[in-house]
Amino acid sequence: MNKQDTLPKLKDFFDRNIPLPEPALIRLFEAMELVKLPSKHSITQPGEICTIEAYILKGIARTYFINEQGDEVTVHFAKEDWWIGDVASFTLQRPSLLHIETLEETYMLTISYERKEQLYAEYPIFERIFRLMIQRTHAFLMNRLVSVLSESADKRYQYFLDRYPDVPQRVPQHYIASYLGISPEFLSKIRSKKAKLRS
Amino acid sequence: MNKQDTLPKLKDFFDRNIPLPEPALIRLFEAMELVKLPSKHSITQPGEICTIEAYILKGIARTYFINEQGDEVTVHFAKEDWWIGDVASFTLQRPSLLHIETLEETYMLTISYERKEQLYAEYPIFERIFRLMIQRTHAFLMNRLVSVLSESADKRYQYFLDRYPDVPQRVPQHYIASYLGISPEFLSKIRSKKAKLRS
DNA sequence: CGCGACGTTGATTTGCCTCAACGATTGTGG
DNA sequence: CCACAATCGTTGAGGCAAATCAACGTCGCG
Repeated sequence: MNKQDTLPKLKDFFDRNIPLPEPALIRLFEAMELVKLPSKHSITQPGEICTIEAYILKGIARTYFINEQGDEVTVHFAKEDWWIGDVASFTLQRPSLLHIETLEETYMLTISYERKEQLYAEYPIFERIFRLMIQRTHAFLMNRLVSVLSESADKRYQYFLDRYPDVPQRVPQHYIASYLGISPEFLSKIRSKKAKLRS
Repeated sequence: MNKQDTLPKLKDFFDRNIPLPEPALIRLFEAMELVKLPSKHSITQPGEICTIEAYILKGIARTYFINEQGDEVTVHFAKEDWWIGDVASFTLQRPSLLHIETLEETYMLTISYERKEQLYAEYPIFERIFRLMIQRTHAFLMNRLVSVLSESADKRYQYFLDRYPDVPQRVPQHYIASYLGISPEFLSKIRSKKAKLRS
Protein backbone atom coordinates (compact mmCIF):
# COMPACT_ATOMS: atom_id res chain seq x y z
CA MET A 1 0.00 0.00 0.00
CA ASN A 2 1.24 3.41 -1.00
CA LYS A 3 0.76 6.38 1.29
CA GLN A 4 -0.43 8.79 -1.39
CA ASP A 5 -3.31 6.47 -2.27
CA THR A 6 -4.67 6.66 1.26
CA LEU A 7 -5.45 10.38 1.21
CA PRO A 8 -8.90 9.92 -0.35
CA LYS A 9 -9.96 7.64 2.51
CA LEU A 10 -8.93 10.14 5.14
CA LYS A 11 -10.63 12.90 3.20
CA ASP A 12 -13.74 10.85 2.96
CA PHE A 13 -13.79 10.29 6.71
CA PHE A 14 -13.68 14.00 7.40
CA ASP A 15 -16.18 14.86 4.69
CA ARG A 16 -18.67 12.55 6.31
CA ASN A 17 -17.98 13.59 9.89
CA ILE A 18 -16.18 16.85 10.47
CA PRO A 19 -15.71 18.73 7.21
CA LEU A 20 -12.43 20.59 7.22
CA PRO A 21 -10.72 22.85 4.70
CA GLU A 22 -8.54 21.13 2.12
CA PRO A 23 -5.27 22.72 3.34
CA ALA A 24 -5.89 21.55 6.89
CA LEU A 25 -6.57 18.05 5.64
CA ILE A 26 -3.30 18.10 3.74
CA ARG A 27 -1.38 19.29 6.80
CA LEU A 28 -2.84 16.53 8.87
CA PHE A 29 -2.13 13.95 6.22
CA GLU A 30 1.46 15.11 5.97
CA ALA A 31 1.88 14.79 9.71
CA MET A 32 0.69 11.20 9.59
CA GLU A 33 2.60 8.09 8.83
CA LEU A 34 1.43 4.98 7.03
CA VAL A 35 2.03 1.98 9.24
CA LYS A 36 1.45 -1.71 8.59
CA LEU A 37 1.14 -4.00 11.57
CA PRO A 38 0.83 -7.79 11.51
CA SER A 39 -1.98 -9.42 13.43
CA LYS A 40 -1.65 -9.64 17.23
CA HIS A 41 0.68 -6.72 17.56
CA SER A 42 0.36 -4.24 20.31
CA ILE A 43 -0.01 -0.50 19.95
CA THR A 44 -0.14 0.29 23.65
CA GLN A 45 0.30 -1.67 26.82
CA PRO A 46 -0.51 -0.81 30.42
CA GLY A 47 2.31 1.10 32.00
CA GLU A 48 3.53 2.52 28.71
CA ILE A 49 2.56 5.90 27.40
CA CYS A 50 0.38 5.70 24.32
CA THR A 51 2.50 7.42 21.68
CA ILE A 52 0.13 7.44 18.74
CA GLU A 53 -3.40 7.87 17.63
CA ALA A 54 -4.37 6.18 14.41
CA TYR A 55 -6.94 6.12 11.66
CA ILE A 56 -7.50 2.58 10.45
CA LEU A 57 -7.42 2.06 6.69
CA LYS A 58 -7.73 -1.71 6.64
CA GLY A 59 -7.79 -4.30 9.38
CA ILE A 60 -9.15 -4.36 12.89
CA ALA A 61 -7.92 -3.79 16.41
CA ARG A 62 -9.33 -3.94 19.90
CA THR A 63 -8.88 -1.95 23.06
CA TYR A 64 -9.13 -3.87 26.30
CA PHE A 65 -8.56 -3.69 29.96
CA ILE A 66 -7.65 -6.27 32.57
CA ASN A 67 -9.67 -5.86 35.73
CA GLU A 68 -8.90 -6.84 39.32
CA GLN A 69 -10.29 -10.34 38.92
CA GLY A 70 -7.87 -10.74 36.03
CA ASP A 71 -10.32 -10.98 33.18
CA GLU A 72 -10.25 -9.02 29.97
CA VAL A 73 -12.86 -6.39 29.29
CA THR A 74 -13.03 -5.32 25.67
CA VAL A 75 -13.84 -1.66 25.51
CA HIS A 76 -13.83 -1.15 21.80
CA PHE A 77 -13.31 -2.71 18.41
CA ALA A 78 -11.85 -0.38 15.80
CA LYS A 79 -11.96 -1.32 12.15
CA GLU A 80 -11.71 0.46 8.81
CA ASP A 81 -12.72 4.07 9.06
CA TRP A 82 -12.33 4.30 12.84
CA TRP A 83 -9.77 5.91 15.06
CA ILE A 84 -7.97 4.19 17.90
CA GLY A 85 -5.77 5.28 20.72
CA ASP A 86 -5.88 5.70 24.47
CA VAL A 87 -7.24 9.22 24.75
CA ALA A 88 -6.35 9.58 28.41
CA SER A 89 -2.80 8.30 28.11
CA PHE A 90 -2.10 10.07 24.84
CA THR A 91 -3.32 13.51 25.76
CA LEU A 92 -1.91 13.56 29.28
CA GLN A 93 1.19 11.61 28.28
CA ARG A 94 0.71 9.38 31.26
CA PRO A 95 1.10 5.61 31.54
CA SER A 96 -1.80 3.81 29.93
CA LEU A 97 -4.17 1.42 31.64
CA LEU A 98 -5.29 -0.15 28.39
CA HIS A 99 -4.10 -2.69 25.91
CA ILE A 100 -4.58 -2.00 22.24
CA GLU A 101 -3.72 -4.72 19.77
CA THR A 102 -4.40 -5.64 16.17
CA LEU A 103 -6.57 -8.67 15.39
CA GLU A 104 -5.68 -8.77 11.70
CA GLU A 105 -2.92 -7.38 9.58
CA THR A 106 -3.72 -3.71 9.84
CA TYR A 107 -2.85 -0.63 7.81
CA MET A 108 -3.26 2.69 9.51
CA LEU A 109 -2.33 6.34 9.40
CA THR A 110 -0.74 7.27 12.69
CA ILE A 111 0.05 10.57 14.30
CA SER A 112 2.44 11.10 17.19
CA TYR A 113 1.90 13.30 20.20
CA GLU A 114 4.59 15.75 19.10
CA ARG A 115 3.22 16.06 15.60
CA LYS A 116 -0.25 16.65 16.91
CA GLU A 117 0.91 19.32 19.32
CA GLN A 118 2.73 20.91 16.42
CA LEU A 119 -0.49 20.95 14.42
CA TYR A 120 -2.35 22.58 17.28
CA ALA A 121 0.32 25.23 17.53
CA GLU A 122 0.56 25.98 13.84
CA TYR A 123 -3.09 25.64 12.84
CA PRO A 124 -5.42 26.38 15.72
CA ILE A 125 -8.30 25.01 13.69
CA PHE A 126 -7.11 21.57 14.79
CA GLU A 127 -8.09 22.32 18.35
CA ARG A 128 -11.62 22.57 17.08
CA ILE A 129 -11.42 19.55 14.84
CA PHE A 130 -10.13 17.27 17.52
CA ARG A 131 -12.56 18.71 20.01
CA LEU A 132 -15.36 17.72 17.65
CA MET A 133 -13.83 14.31 17.16
CA ILE A 134 -13.71 13.60 20.83
CA GLN A 135 -17.30 14.74 21.19
CA ARG A 136 -18.16 12.09 18.66
CA THR A 137 -16.41 9.45 20.74
CA HIS A 138 -18.16 10.81 23.79
CA ALA A 139 -21.58 10.26 22.22
CA PHE A 140 -20.50 6.76 21.29
CA LEU A 141 -19.38 5.90 24.82
CA MET A 142 -22.60 7.29 26.21
CA ASN A 143 -24.68 4.97 24.04
CA ARG A 144 -22.61 2.04 25.09
CA LEU A 145 -23.00 2.90 28.75
CA VAL A 146 -26.77 3.23 28.54
CA SER A 147 -26.97 -0.03 26.64
CA VAL A 148 -24.92 -1.93 29.21
CA LEU A 149 -26.84 -0.35 32.07
CA SER A 150 -30.27 -1.18 30.80
CA GLU A 151 -30.42 -3.87 28.14
CA SER A 152 -30.26 -7.65 28.29
CA ALA A 153 -27.28 -9.50 26.87
CA ASP A 154 -29.53 -10.82 24.16
CA LYS A 155 -30.49 -7.40 22.97
CA ARG A 156 -26.97 -6.03 23.23
CA TYR A 157 -25.76 -8.84 21.01
CA GLN A 158 -28.49 -8.18 18.47
CA TYR A 159 -27.57 -4.52 18.48
CA PHE A 160 -23.93 -5.42 18.02
CA LEU A 161 -24.75 -7.59 15.01
CA ASP A 162 -26.80 -4.83 13.43
CA ARG A 163 -24.05 -2.33 13.88
CA TYR A 164 -21.01 -4.47 13.13
CA PRO A 165 -22.27 -7.29 10.91
CA ASP A 166 -18.81 -8.24 9.71
CA VAL A 167 -17.00 -8.26 13.04
CA PRO A 168 -18.15 -11.72 14.22
CA GLN A 169 -16.50 -13.22 11.13
CA ARG A 170 -13.28 -11.38 11.88
CA VAL A 171 -12.58 -11.74 15.58
CA PRO A 172 -12.71 -14.60 18.11
CA GLN A 173 -16.10 -14.89 19.68
CA HIS A 174 -14.91 -14.64 23.25
CA TYR A 175 -13.68 -11.12 22.57
CA ILE A 176 -17.18 -10.20 21.54
CA ALA A 177 -18.49 -11.75 24.75
CA SER A 178 -16.12 -9.59 26.75
CA TYR A 179 -17.26 -6.56 24.77
CA LEU A 180 -20.85 -7.35 25.67
CA GLY A 181 -19.93 -7.97 29.29
CA ILE A 182 -20.93 -11.65 29.36
CA SER A 183 -19.14 -14.99 29.55
CA PRO A 184 -18.08 -16.75 26.36
CA GLU A 185 -20.31 -19.72 27.23
CA PHE A 186 -23.33 -17.56 27.58
CA LEU A 187 -22.76 -15.85 24.25
CA SER A 188 -22.54 -19.27 22.68
CA LYS A 189 -25.91 -20.15 24.20
CA ILE A 190 -27.49 -16.93 22.96
CA ARG A 191 -26.27 -17.78 19.49
CA SER A 192 -27.59 -21.32 19.51
CA LYS A 193 -30.97 -20.12 20.73
CA LYS A 194 -31.11 -17.59 17.90
CA ALA A 195 -30.20 -20.29 15.38
CA LYS A 196 -33.03 -22.53 16.60
CA LEU A 197 -35.55 -19.72 16.37
CA ARG A 198 -34.56 -19.02 12.83
CA SER A 199 -35.24 -22.57 11.65
CA MET B 1 -26.03 34.75 46.16
CA ASN B 2 -24.12 37.45 44.37
CA LYS B 3 -22.43 36.73 41.06
CA GLN B 4 -19.12 38.40 41.88
CA ASP B 5 -18.65 36.14 44.88
CA THR B 6 -18.74 33.07 42.69
CA LEU B 7 -15.61 33.87 40.70
CA PRO B 8 -13.24 32.28 43.23
CA LYS B 9 -15.06 28.96 42.95
CA LEU B 10 -14.78 28.91 39.19
CA LYS B 11 -11.14 29.91 39.43
CA ASP B 12 -10.53 27.17 41.91
CA PHE B 13 -12.07 24.59 39.58
CA PHE B 14 -9.75 25.55 36.77
CA ASP B 15 -6.69 25.80 38.99
CA ARG B 16 -7.26 22.24 40.08
CA ASN B 17 -8.08 20.84 36.65
CA ILE B 18 -7.11 22.88 33.64
CA PRO B 19 -5.06 25.91 34.64
CA LEU B 20 -5.84 28.85 32.41
CA PRO B 21 -4.57 32.42 32.25
CA GLU B 22 -6.35 34.95 34.44
CA PRO B 23 -7.69 37.02 31.51
CA ALA B 24 -9.24 33.95 29.91
CA LEU B 25 -10.88 33.03 33.18
CA ILE B 26 -12.34 36.51 33.44
CA ARG B 27 -13.69 36.35 29.88
CA LEU B 28 -15.34 33.07 30.58
CA PHE B 29 -16.78 34.30 33.83
CA GLU B 30 -18.20 37.36 32.12
CA ALA B 31 -19.84 35.21 29.50
CA MET B 32 -21.58 33.18 32.18
CA GLU B 33 -24.76 33.87 34.01
CA LEU B 34 -25.63 33.08 37.60
CA VAL B 35 -28.82 31.05 37.67
CA LYS B 36 -30.82 29.75 40.60
CA LEU B 37 -33.19 26.85 39.99
CA PRO B 38 -35.62 25.34 42.48
CA SER B 39 -35.57 21.61 43.06
CA LYS B 40 -37.12 19.37 40.39
CA HIS B 41 -36.67 21.82 37.57
CA SER B 42 -35.59 20.74 34.20
CA ILE B 43 -32.60 22.03 32.25
CA THR B 44 -33.14 19.89 29.18
CA GLN B 45 -35.80 17.50 27.99
CA PRO B 46 -35.79 14.99 25.17
CA GLY B 47 -36.76 16.64 21.93
CA GLU B 48 -35.52 20.05 22.99
CA ILE B 49 -32.11 21.41 22.14
CA CYS B 50 -29.89 21.77 25.18
CA THR B 51 -29.20 25.50 25.28
CA ILE B 52 -26.74 25.72 28.16
CA GLU B 53 -23.83 24.12 29.86
CA ALA B 54 -23.40 24.86 33.52
CA TYR B 55 -20.92 24.79 36.37
CA ILE B 56 -22.68 23.91 39.61
CA LEU B 57 -21.92 26.12 42.59
CA LYS B 58 -24.35 24.62 45.03
CA GLY B 59 -27.00 21.94 44.71
CA ILE B 60 -27.27 18.78 42.69
CA ALA B 61 -28.75 17.62 39.42
CA ARG B 62 -29.04 14.38 37.50
CA THR B 63 -28.93 13.41 33.86
CA TYR B 64 -31.12 10.53 32.83
CA PHE B 65 -32.49 8.68 29.93
CA ILE B 66 -35.70 6.75 29.39
CA ASN B 67 -35.12 3.51 27.55
CA GLU B 68 -37.43 1.45 25.35
CA GLN B 69 -38.86 -0.49 28.27
CA GLY B 70 -39.79 2.85 29.78
CA ASP B 71 -37.48 2.87 32.76
CA GLU B 72 -35.15 5.61 33.79
CA VAL B 73 -31.41 5.17 33.50
CA THR B 74 -29.43 7.71 35.48
CA VAL B 75 -26.30 8.55 33.57
CA HIS B 76 -24.79 11.09 35.90
CA PHE B 77 -25.16 13.02 39.12
CA ALA B 78 -23.65 16.48 39.04
CA LYS B 79 -23.09 18.38 42.26
CA GLU B 80 -20.95 21.25 43.48
CA ASP B 81 -17.83 21.68 41.40
CA TRP B 82 -19.11 19.67 38.43
CA TRP B 83 -20.32 20.62 35.01
CA ILE B 84 -23.56 19.47 33.46
CA GLY B 85 -25.12 19.61 30.04
CA ASP B 86 -25.93 17.33 27.16
CA VAL B 87 -22.68 17.45 25.22
CA ALA B 88 -24.16 15.91 22.08
CA SER B 89 -27.22 18.11 21.92
CA PHE B 90 -25.38 21.26 22.93
CA THR B 91 -22.49 21.07 20.53
CA LEU B 92 -24.45 19.85 17.54
CA GLN B 93 -27.50 21.93 18.44
CA ARG B 94 -29.68 18.94 17.85
CA PRO B 95 -32.65 17.70 19.86
CA SER B 96 -31.58 16.06 23.06
CA LEU B 97 -32.27 12.48 24.12
CA LEU B 98 -31.65 13.19 27.77
CA HIS B 99 -33.41 14.67 30.72
CA ILE B 100 -31.47 16.91 33.06
CA GLU B 101 -33.15 18.08 36.23
CA THR B 102 -32.23 19.54 39.59
CA LEU B 103 -32.72 17.47 42.72
CA GLU B 104 -32.23 20.37 45.12
CA GLU B 105 -32.33 24.09 44.85
CA THR B 106 -29.33 24.69 42.66
CA TYR B 107 -27.08 27.65 41.94
CA MET B 108 -25.02 27.48 38.81
CA LEU B 109 -23.01 29.47 36.33
CA THR B 110 -24.41 28.85 32.87
CA ILE B 111 -23.09 29.54 29.41
CA SER B 112 -25.16 29.58 26.26
CA TYR B 113 -24.21 28.11 22.91
CA GLU B 114 -23.86 31.52 21.30
CA ARG B 115 -21.66 32.89 24.07
CA LYS B 116 -19.46 29.86 23.92
CA GLU B 117 -19.05 30.11 20.16
CA GLN B 118 -18.19 33.75 20.67
CA LEU B 119 -15.48 32.78 23.14
CA TYR B 120 -14.05 30.26 20.69
CA ALA B 121 -13.98 32.91 18.00
CA GLU B 122 -12.43 35.64 20.12
CA TYR B 123 -10.05 33.60 22.24
CA PRO B 124 -8.92 30.46 20.47
CA ILE B 125 -7.43 29.23 23.72
CA PHE B 126 -10.93 28.14 24.67
CA GLU B 127 -10.91 25.50 21.98
CA ARG B 128 -8.08 23.92 23.87
CA ILE B 129 -9.61 24.40 27.27
CA PHE B 130 -12.88 22.80 26.37
CA ARG B 131 -11.11 20.07 24.49
CA LEU B 132 -9.27 19.24 27.68
CA MET B 133 -12.48 19.41 29.64
CA ILE B 134 -14.23 16.95 27.43
CA GLN B 135 -11.24 14.64 27.63
CA ARG B 136 -11.75 14.68 31.36
CA THR B 137 -15.39 13.65 30.94
CA HIS B 138 -14.27 11.02 28.48
CA ALA B 139 -11.99 9.43 31.04
CA PHE B 140 -14.82 9.52 33.54
CA LEU B 141 -17.26 7.77 31.19
CA MET B 142 -14.67 5.17 30.37
CA ASN B 143 -14.24 4.26 34.03
CA ARG B 144 -17.94 3.99 34.45
CA LEU B 145 -18.26 1.73 31.45
CA VAL B 146 -15.53 -0.61 32.60
CA SER B 147 -17.04 -0.72 36.06
CA VAL B 148 -20.51 -1.60 34.78
CA LEU B 149 -19.09 -4.19 32.40
CA SER B 150 -17.03 -6.03 34.93
CA GLU B 151 -17.97 -5.39 38.55
CA SER B 152 -20.74 -6.70 40.76
CA ALA B 153 -23.52 -4.39 41.94
CA ASP B 154 -22.15 -4.68 45.42
CA LYS B 155 -18.77 -3.39 44.44
CA ARG B 156 -20.17 -0.64 42.24
CA TYR B 157 -22.22 0.61 45.15
CA GLN B 158 -19.21 0.56 47.45
CA TYR B 159 -17.26 2.51 44.88
CA PHE B 160 -20.09 4.98 44.55
CA LEU B 161 -20.14 5.55 48.31
CA ASP B 162 -16.41 6.12 48.40
CA ARG B 163 -16.57 8.61 45.61
CA TYR B 164 -19.79 10.41 46.49
CA PRO B 165 -20.24 9.93 50.22
CA ASP B 166 -22.78 12.74 50.54
CA VAL B 167 -25.00 11.88 47.58
CA PRO B 168 -27.04 9.12 49.27
CA GLN B 169 -28.21 11.67 51.83
CA ARG B 170 -29.22 14.07 49.13
CA VAL B 171 -31.06 12.10 46.47
CA PRO B 172 -33.78 9.41 46.49
CA GLN B 173 -32.30 5.98 46.67
CA HIS B 174 -33.98 4.63 43.57
CA TYR B 175 -32.10 7.16 41.47
CA ILE B 176 -28.88 5.70 42.79
CA ALA B 177 -30.12 2.24 41.90
CA SER B 178 -30.76 3.38 38.37
CA TYR B 179 -27.28 4.91 38.26
CA LEU B 180 -25.81 1.58 39.30
CA GLY B 181 -27.94 -0.29 36.80
CA ILE B 182 -29.88 -2.34 39.38
CA SER B 183 -33.43 -2.44 40.72
CA PRO B 184 -34.38 -0.31 43.75
CA GLU B 185 -35.26 -3.45 45.70
CA PHE B 186 -31.90 -4.97 45.13
CA LEU B 187 -30.07 -1.85 46.23
CA SER B 188 -32.12 -1.93 49.40
CA LYS B 189 -31.01 -5.51 49.97
CA ILE B 190 -27.37 -4.68 49.40
CA ARG B 191 -27.67 -1.93 51.97
CA SER B 192 -29.28 -4.10 54.59
CA LYS B 193 -26.65 -6.79 54.12
CA LYS B 194 -23.92 -4.20 54.59
CA ALA B 195 -25.61 -2.91 57.74
CA LYS B 196 -25.70 -6.40 59.22
CA LEU B 197 -22.05 -7.00 58.48
CA ARG B 198 -21.12 -3.81 60.21
CA SER B 199 -22.83 -4.78 63.46
C1' DC C 1 -56.33 13.55 57.50
C1' DG C 2 -55.36 10.72 53.51
C1' DC C 3 -52.87 10.07 49.51
C1' DG C 4 -48.79 9.18 46.90
C1' DA C 5 -43.95 8.49 46.79
C1' DC C 6 -40.47 5.98 48.86
C1' DG C 7 -37.92 2.24 51.07
C1' DT C 8 -38.04 -2.51 52.97
C1' DT C 9 -38.75 -7.40 53.09
C1' DG C 10 -39.89 -12.03 51.52
C1' DA C 11 -41.11 -15.50 47.90
C1' DT C 12 -40.32 -16.79 43.45
C1' DT C 13 -38.24 -16.69 38.97
C1' DT C 14 -34.80 -15.85 35.60
C1' DG C 15 -30.55 -14.35 33.42
C1' DC C 16 -26.15 -15.25 33.56
C1' DC C 17 -21.95 -17.51 35.60
C1' DT C 18 -18.93 -21.39 36.78
C1' DC C 19 -17.17 -25.71 36.11
C1' DA C 20 -16.34 -29.64 33.47
C1' DA C 21 -16.19 -32.42 29.46
C1' DC C 22 -15.88 -32.70 24.63
C1' DG C 23 -15.05 -31.93 19.38
C1' DA C 24 -13.02 -29.02 15.92
C1' DT C 25 -9.51 -26.15 14.27
C1' DT C 26 -5.11 -24.07 14.27
C1' DG C 27 -0.42 -23.86 14.86
C1' DT C 28 4.12 -25.54 15.97
C1' DG C 29 8.27 -28.10 16.79
C1' DG C 30 10.54 -32.39 15.94
C1' DC D 1 4.82 -33.56 7.20
C1' DC D 2 2.96 -35.40 10.98
C1' DA D 3 1.86 -35.42 16.05
C1' DC D 4 0.60 -33.21 19.66
C1' DA D 5 -0.58 -29.09 22.17
C1' DA D 6 -3.05 -25.08 22.53
C1' DT D 7 -6.95 -22.35 21.45
C1' DC D 8 -11.57 -21.99 20.53
C1' DG D 9 -16.52 -22.85 20.51
C1' DT D 10 -20.30 -25.83 22.25
C1' DT D 11 -23.14 -28.20 25.54
C1' DG D 12 -25.00 -29.56 30.01
C1' DA D 13 -25.48 -29.44 35.15
C1' DG D 14 -25.73 -26.75 38.93
C1' DG D 15 -25.42 -22.39 41.46
C1' DC D 16 -25.70 -17.60 42.37
C1' DA D 17 -26.83 -12.70 41.49
C1' DA D 18 -30.25 -9.85 40.47
C1' DA D 19 -35.12 -9.11 38.67
C1' DT D 20 -39.95 -9.34 39.46
C1' DC D 21 -44.01 -9.29 42.11
C1' DA D 22 -46.57 -8.36 46.07
C1' DA D 23 -47.39 -6.75 50.63
C1' DC D 24 -46.44 -3.55 54.07
C1' DG D 25 -44.64 0.52 56.97
C1' DT D 26 -43.27 5.30 56.84
C1' DC D 27 -43.04 9.77 55.82
C1' DG D 28 -43.92 14.34 53.73
C1' DC D 29 -47.21 17.08 51.74
C1' DG D 30 -51.61 18.85 49.79
